[in-house]
Amino acid sequence: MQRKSRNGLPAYQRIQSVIRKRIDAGHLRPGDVVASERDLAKIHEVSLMTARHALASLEREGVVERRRGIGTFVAAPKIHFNKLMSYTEQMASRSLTASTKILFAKVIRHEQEATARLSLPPTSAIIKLERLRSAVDEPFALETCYLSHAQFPDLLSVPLARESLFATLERDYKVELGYADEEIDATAADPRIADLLAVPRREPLLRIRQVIYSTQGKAVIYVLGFYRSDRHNLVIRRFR
Amino acid sequence: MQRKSRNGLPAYQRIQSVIRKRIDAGHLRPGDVVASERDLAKIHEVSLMTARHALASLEREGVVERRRGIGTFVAAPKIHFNKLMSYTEQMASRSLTASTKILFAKVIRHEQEATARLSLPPTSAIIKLERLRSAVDEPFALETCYLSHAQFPDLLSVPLARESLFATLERDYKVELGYADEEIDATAADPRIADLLAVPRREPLLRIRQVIYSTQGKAVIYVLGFYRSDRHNLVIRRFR
DNA sequence: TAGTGGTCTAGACCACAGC
DNA sequence: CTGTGGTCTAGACCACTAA
Repeated sequence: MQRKSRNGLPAYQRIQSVIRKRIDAGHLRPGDVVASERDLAKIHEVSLMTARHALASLEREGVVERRRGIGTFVAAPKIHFNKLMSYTEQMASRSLTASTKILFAKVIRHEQEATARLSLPPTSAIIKLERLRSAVDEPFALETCYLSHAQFPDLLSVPLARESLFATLERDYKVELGYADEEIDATAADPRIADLLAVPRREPLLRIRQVIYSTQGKAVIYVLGFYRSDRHNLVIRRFR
Repeated sequence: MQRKSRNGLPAYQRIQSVIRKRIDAGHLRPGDVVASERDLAKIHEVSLMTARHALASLEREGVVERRRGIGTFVAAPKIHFNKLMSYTEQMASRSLTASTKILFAKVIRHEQEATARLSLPPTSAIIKLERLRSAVDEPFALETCYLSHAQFPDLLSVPLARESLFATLERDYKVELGYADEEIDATAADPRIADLLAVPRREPLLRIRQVIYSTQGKAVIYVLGFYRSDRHNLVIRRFR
């Protein structure tokens, strides 16, 4: 009695998708009331728990706010809190024109930090991909990705200046990305990075070390990124 | 049939608490298998959905990892991801000796940014509390908190150098803290901050603007913090 | 009082992993 | 095959909020 889905999507995700589309289309604006759990259950012909699951999960993303005894409302900001997104997806969600320049793309060995972060043997062959990210013709971030060459043997033949790395992995290699752990600190631009990002030397930059895991909990990508503080705003939400 | 709890705690939180205590006590170590949903349901005499809720929520905190078809495992210790904690609580969780020096504590007006972030009228009376945080006798962070004076009239008579601000609000003012939105960027230490934090001028620092909300969604505290990058490691987790 | 979200039941079928 | 987590049902009672 639960096989109503034309596609393979779970019911709660279909409900989320409908709500998200209404918000994107402007039919639901920040502060507006979203249909209650009971209404959603009736409308989508699902049980209360399923409608509830859809709303609870949207709340953790910061899309809606729920208040006991009152209702569920569209949240104010447009940022997707704590949401793992590729550079391509981030730019798309802000409607910015983005571009990428590949500075380095080779298979190398003896990358101690990368192999350690990816839980690989120290001498494993590693794909190193260094990309300069720009938005609106201004350099924005320098990101260096490391992946296992054994896991993605033909990755470097993909036109990664145009193709999204996330999309390639998910489409061509059937990798399901699950979550990412990030370490964030501040550092000063060294001469090379200052030059690439068009900022003065010693300029404060955000440095993010990101390990991206598959849904099976396996480390897939290690990304070391340097971000211009004046162009990048990292927004997160913490819960008590 | 659901009123088994001796105390008022929901069943799923009791289950979480039991698991957390086993991990803290060392009976469960990273990588160990946690009892399955079905086992937990039997042990605690709850339904499957309740046991499941307990585990799913622990996973979002990074306490456990769940793998379909395999089981639930204790996660590597790391940090409490995306968990809203006071400075006092953070230090305690790392077993560090912490200290706080109050640099400024007065009621003021015309704090434009603070009133805006707290959604208060621009000329509201605001409690401004500037504190230098240290650990192991080294300055660590400079945090400035802003709160509504109307909401917390007697806050400044509390010995905040010893008492935790979070604890005071939750105990004395019955405020339930719910979540916090944070904006993070990098900035250079100005002369005063450099002096206070004992770093060179222009040193890169992490700057965090944090708005803490109650469970009812009302902005309660605005915190502007500067953190020494070499002493502070911000760790977050993103989900896809 | 009526409506909302928060918790919970006692099951069910599915997809997946390991043997 | 068994056991796991992932999704789902068709309800229930509670605490809370507002009219």
